[in-house]
Amino acid sequence: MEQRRADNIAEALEEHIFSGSFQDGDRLDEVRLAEQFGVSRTPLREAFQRLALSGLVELVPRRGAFVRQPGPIELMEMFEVMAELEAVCGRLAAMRISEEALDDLRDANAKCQKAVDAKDTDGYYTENERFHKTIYRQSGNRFLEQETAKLHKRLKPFRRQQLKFRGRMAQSMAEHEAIVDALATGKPEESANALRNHVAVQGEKFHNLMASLKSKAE
Amino acid sequence: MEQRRADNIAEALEEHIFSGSFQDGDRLDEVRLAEQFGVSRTPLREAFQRLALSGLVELVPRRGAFVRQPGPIELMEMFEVMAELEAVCGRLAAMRISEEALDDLRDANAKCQKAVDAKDTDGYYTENERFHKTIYRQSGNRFLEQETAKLHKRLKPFRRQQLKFRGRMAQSMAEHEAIVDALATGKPEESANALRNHVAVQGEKFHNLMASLKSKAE
DNA sequence: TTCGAATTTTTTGTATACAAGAATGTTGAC
DNA sequence: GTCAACATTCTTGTATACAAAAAATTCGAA
Repeated sequence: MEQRRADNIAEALEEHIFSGSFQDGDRLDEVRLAEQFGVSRTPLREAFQRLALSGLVELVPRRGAFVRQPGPIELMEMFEVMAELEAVCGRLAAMRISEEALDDLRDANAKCQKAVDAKDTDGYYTENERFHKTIYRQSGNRFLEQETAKLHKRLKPFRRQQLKFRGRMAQSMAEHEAIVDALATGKPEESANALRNHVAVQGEKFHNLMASLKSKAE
Repeated sequence: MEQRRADNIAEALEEHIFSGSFQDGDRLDEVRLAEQFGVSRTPLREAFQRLALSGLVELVPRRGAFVRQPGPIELMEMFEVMAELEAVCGRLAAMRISEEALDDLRDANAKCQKAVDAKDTDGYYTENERFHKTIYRQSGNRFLEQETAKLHKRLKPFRRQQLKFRGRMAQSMAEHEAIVDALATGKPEESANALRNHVAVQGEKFHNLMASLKSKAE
């Protein structure tokens, strides 16, 4: 891993943090990382500033940068906000969605179903993401779309864990159908509720998430 | 304005952008600003990274940093998201709020009323902020609280404009009362709707906001 | 004049140098 | 052996130096 530009460094570090290469509390050694990336400390420090604002690292003055992995509580909070943001997207989209977008959703669902049948987790994941991002876009609010996508991205590593649990893909599919129905018939509150429940981490999903957290820590 | 630390520079620049000292599209000259702040380019560039992520500045590679003031459309989108986030806070708070917090809200409202009577815009503003931040906190979700407060801060300069319009403070007060009622009686949907309508920019408020935008541009 | 190529000047991006604070290790007193 | 004061080493924060890209300017041809 050498000779990267400053623009990419933040992204590369983000990847490392997401992938779990860095544990919570780890100090990001400027000189060591500079060597690894084949750059000087300057672009690294600029990357730290970005990561600090997005909450992935904590910048302690005169001490350095420390990675901050969300704990169980913060994670639950983030998922709750995710569910609410998706609900908002759905409520707005129910009033603003286009016919083309509805077709996109149906297409994504069809491909999701194929992936489920083929037990293709990656394929399911890709189409699932397209499904959700289409709804963000159809909220008709670019700012909301971006903010929702930002949190979606941040929760990605944890959501991926979720999909591996047995039966989750099939259940998720059924929920997708209900969401499309609510959107197609222009029912704001129904769309919002369907999306909120789809994304919310409750009951069994809660236990699965906690279990995956523990296995990560080991 | 001299001898500031890097930590403060981002904040100082933010202030300048919020206050309207910088127009949309203005280039932030590294050497000129470095002189003004009495520092070298290095800490300034670190500050730029932070501002870029929060959307206040656009970083064009090999070109520099340009301030990005939200246009009318983006502003409307941000207010729509603000209304929805406050609604979410309200819905959750209705289920989770404490008696002490309810008293805080009533206290803030009382002081708001005094400020209205005294035509004390600043005083009103302070207590209004306390009112809203109490609700964010009572959502029981720290992550939601922080995200909502972040957007609240970003919209501050535009909201302040709003309050100057005649009759707005009195109407706002009445809405606050309704919000407290809904929260006190533990009605999630009613609280959410009351807060959404309170924050949403519609009808007359829309025209006022647009008018204040025009006067700023002059 | 007007346009365009070549040259100069700015400005950004990165490396390096250096000062000051934090961490670490050592020594000596008890 | 333990603890504290001092010295040393590391690390961060900032300034400066330098290379490369972009912008501005000059100059000559049509």
